[in-house]
Amino acid sequence: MVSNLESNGAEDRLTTIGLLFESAAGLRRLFHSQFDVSGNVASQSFDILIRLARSDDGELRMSELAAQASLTPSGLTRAVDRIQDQGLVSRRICPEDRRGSFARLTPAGRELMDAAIPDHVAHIDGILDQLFTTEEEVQLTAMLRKLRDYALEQNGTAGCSTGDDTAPCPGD
Amino acid sequence: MVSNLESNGAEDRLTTIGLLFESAAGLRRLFHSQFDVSGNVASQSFDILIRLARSDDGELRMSELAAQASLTPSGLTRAVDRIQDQGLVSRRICPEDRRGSFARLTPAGRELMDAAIPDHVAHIDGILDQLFTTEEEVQLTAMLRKLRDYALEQNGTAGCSTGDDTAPCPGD
DNA sequence: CGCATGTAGTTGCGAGTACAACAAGATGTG
DNA sequence: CACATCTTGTTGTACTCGCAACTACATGCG
Repeated sequence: MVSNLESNGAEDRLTTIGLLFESAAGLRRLFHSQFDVSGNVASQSFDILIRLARSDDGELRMSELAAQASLTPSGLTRAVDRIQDQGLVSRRICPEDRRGSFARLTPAGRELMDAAIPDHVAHIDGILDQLFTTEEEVQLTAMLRKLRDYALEQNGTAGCSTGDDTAPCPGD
Repeated sequence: MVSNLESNGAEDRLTTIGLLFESAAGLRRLFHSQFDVSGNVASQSFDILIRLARSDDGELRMSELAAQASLTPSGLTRAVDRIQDQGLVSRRICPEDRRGSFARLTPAGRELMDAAIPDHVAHIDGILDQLFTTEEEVQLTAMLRKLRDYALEQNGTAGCSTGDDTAPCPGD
């Protein structure tokens, strides 16, 4: 409406930030419609499941999972509840610290993800191949990582700050 | 967890997509805490208000606003209801098409935004100056625009597809 | 050991959102 | 003009999330 200057340096950084939100929201919906078809998992559930599937033993601590999924502990508890009701994950109490628990993929969950992830990856491949060169993609990833790390840092969520590689997943 | 290879070409595109979601979520929270201080507007409300403030006459059609804010018509109706209760916007029935209506900034709303936007812009300037060169910023904006347009297109929300410049705002 | 403090998850509650159904107006055709 | 159909926005309902309060366990200090 107002911004006729394409993104130059000083003008519309509001636009840049806005595009970040819009592209994330847009892709979220895009993936969402995908998932509802190939299974009965909501996009948020898929986001959690994919992180579990990519983790070492198919299980992660609740707190770790919450951080990765950008959810509060409360939100994650409910999310895992729902997926558990579907029989795709189970909880396992941590032996060394009995306060904590792991969310763990069940065989059914593993099976579902083994079937769903290739489609999802292919979908993403299709998008990125179409839109970006390899070099652009590398740059984009690096810049997004900077943004994420900065935000995490500023939000005080120390967590996995600068430069580390907590395998942000993609899920929905 | 699994991805030790920094973003190369073929490996972890899941990571790239994940970073997109995480950076958006992180910045959202970051801005959220900002807004709650400087006013009493929730971040979602701010997102809507800033788009109105940047529009031509401080008013936009409901449907247009919904598209810009990544909300469904339903969600926007409620959102505008809330802001209206705060006295920051009003509804104006469209004379040419009496089904439709405009959301319009009230003087109080205009005043609030005149005060709040500079802070918001300064905040964004601080982030982008710190993280990116001017050239990187241009590239980032261009790439995000591609992503957004692609997602809009695929989502069937025809709307303002490829290459046009609908002044995506930033709000939260 | 006994108690204060910190941490991991869970639950009550309020707020925000999407989906489906709907009301009201616009548009096209006979 | 009358009627079918589309479009714009609103409302009922159900779901998801975050915040604050809470339980259960762990840790540190006397």
